[in-house]
Amino acid sequence: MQLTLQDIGRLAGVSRSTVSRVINEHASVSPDVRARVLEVIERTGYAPNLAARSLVSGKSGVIGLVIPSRVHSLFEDPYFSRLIGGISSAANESGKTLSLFLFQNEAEEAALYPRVVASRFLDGLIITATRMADPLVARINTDEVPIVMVGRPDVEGISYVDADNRGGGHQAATHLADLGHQRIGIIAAPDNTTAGLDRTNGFIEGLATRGRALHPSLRAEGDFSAASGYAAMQQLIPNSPDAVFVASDTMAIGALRALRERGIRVPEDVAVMGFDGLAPSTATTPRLTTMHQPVTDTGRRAVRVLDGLVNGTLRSPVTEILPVDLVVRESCGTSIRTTTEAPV
Amino acid sequence: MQLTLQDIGRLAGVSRSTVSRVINEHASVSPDVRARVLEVIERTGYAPNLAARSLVSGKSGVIGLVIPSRVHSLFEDPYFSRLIGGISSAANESGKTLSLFLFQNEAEEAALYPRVVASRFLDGLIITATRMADPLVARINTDEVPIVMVGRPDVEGISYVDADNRGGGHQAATHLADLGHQRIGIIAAPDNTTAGLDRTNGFIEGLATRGRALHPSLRAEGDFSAASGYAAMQQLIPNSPDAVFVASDTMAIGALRALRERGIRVPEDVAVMGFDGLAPSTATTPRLTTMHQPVTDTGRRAVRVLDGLVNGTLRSPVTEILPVDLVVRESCGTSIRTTTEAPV
DNA sequence: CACTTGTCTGGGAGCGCTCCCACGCAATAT
DNA sequence: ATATTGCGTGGGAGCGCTCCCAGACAAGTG
Repeated sequence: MQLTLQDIGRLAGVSRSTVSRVINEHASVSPDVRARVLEVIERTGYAPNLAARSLVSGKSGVIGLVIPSRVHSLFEDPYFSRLIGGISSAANESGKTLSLFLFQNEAEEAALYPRVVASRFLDGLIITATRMADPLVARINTDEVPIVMVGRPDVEGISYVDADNRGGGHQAATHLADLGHQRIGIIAAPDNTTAGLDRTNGFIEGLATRGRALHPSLRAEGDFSAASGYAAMQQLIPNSPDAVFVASDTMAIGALRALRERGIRVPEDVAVMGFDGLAPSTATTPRLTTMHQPVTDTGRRAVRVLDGLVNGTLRSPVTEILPVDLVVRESCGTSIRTTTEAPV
Repeated sequence: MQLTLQDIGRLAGVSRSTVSRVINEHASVSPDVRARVLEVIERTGYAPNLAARSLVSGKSGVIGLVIPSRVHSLFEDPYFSRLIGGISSAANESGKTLSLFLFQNEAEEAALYPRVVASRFLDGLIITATRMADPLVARINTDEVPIVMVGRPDVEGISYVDADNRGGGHQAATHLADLGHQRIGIIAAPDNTTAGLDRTNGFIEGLATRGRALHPSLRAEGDFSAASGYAAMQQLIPNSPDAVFVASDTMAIGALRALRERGIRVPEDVAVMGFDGLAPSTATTPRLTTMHQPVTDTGRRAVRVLDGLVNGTLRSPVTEILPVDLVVRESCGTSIRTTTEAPV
């Protein structure tokens, strides 16, 4: 049996309005009445019906996390687990409920709009970055639902939270160059993702500050998966790099495997550097030197920004770029030490 | 601007009741009126307000997935990613919305009940198995919200979907024994999880069918993490097993690392067998022979059972045990081949 | 003493929907 | 011809809540 405000009021000898005032802390309730009402609520375990509340208030207290179909790496990359963790914990803190929308195909994606956006089920949406020119983003953005993207979108006017991918690529390049490596290559992430693009561009810029250019034969591309990193490294090996910046740890794991299978030693023969700095980067042999990005915090910030957008304290577009930092381990042959071991 | 039934009715020249009948397919609407209404809905992109609908129907169309605080392995084990994937896809198919509840501590857990259960926000709950005698389960079960657990709970009367952990342990044992191994050990999963318990018991039973017993010195325990598998294998090495069944692939990855560091060859010196059969088991060197469990399907089934419980076609408790199967790769020294390569 | 001011409380209205009942009208039975 | 059935439709009621307005009463003011 579902209790109502009316019931609580009856039990406490007041009207439903007064109970509502107590629950919503609208002051102007005398202390003794308030205490009596709270006692009844406590005793009965009453909780307001959310549907009724959101029907009148127009707010549901639910935020949606959308992970579009293109993100096939979900099941391989710990990035998403961390991101979800961060978002979830921030949502808990601010009393929001998190709804998860994972899409396997475009049809499911298309159904999102009527089902949860137009129906006012969601107060706001967090969308993980996807390939550029995603139709999903274009479709949703036109409406009045607040949106925050995780990862820089390729269009203007949308709020987003992102790691400093460009700065990270830059730092990776200078680290490898300053270690004395000569033939520095890259296994890039896809050019049709802003993260991939930014890391690559940052890397090229970083090399430039050391008077180097990226030789085309030392550039390969993967799709964030370990298998693609493996293949990309195989492609690079004949061109004998002495250091390779891999744009994600997961790909770096594949790359290390390719090197190991050819009997090429890391870091003695080739230095390998990753990007992400999550748990798997510590489980390789040798452990990966990598650019650590604060994924959990990215998720938390996204919730915070979205909250601000929803309640009107923030005005879109909001942009937040979180710093990444160099974590030196053994895969590059450490001769300098920039930071002590960072948390995973 | 939010459109209402009234608006659609006005545009189509009918009453809100008729529009409602069209939307809910309550028949007894003349074909031409139905067509006119559908045309207006299509043109305006109208979608019914979910809050209003669930206020009157008492159903929200939202199911919750609860992953309790104890599950620290969330961010390391791909099990949860797959599970979420399966649940999400089944939820999409049946038009349900999935809400995710990840808890970092008991306080957040305790807040679940009033916020989403008592408030009628959820139609039902899927709870991932946790340690035995979990207070969360005890607290929630008393109420009328339908619940399905993923993984066998340690109490009776709760519906659940689980993999055949016991059968899998059994099969692992006979596989290793039939390969001719003599000193067969185990790195068990925690005894206070039913999955761990069932795998261990099945393993011991399997050994028994081959006239073997598990020697206590060849038994170690981990907590599902790679680090714990690493430590457990270090503990086992002095007792020179010639085969070890590791109760999860993630732990097996740690175990392999421990062996590699000691220069112990797999499978020549020690056979290693895992459990789970997800992606990481194919990325090791050598690739893991393992018991594959259908995680995605487990999630899908859980949704299906929950749906049945919610709409009354099923009566609690429902139990479903999904088969696991042996995937032979290189980590045990293959001399028999039970099944061809299984999907990850 | 009437009058204003302020605090606290109760009840009406309405959020958008579904359900139910009643009504109009055509088709069939008496 | 009137009485009965039936289908298709419109409108009232109400889900549980919040907001707003008005009333009750106590306290302060002239």
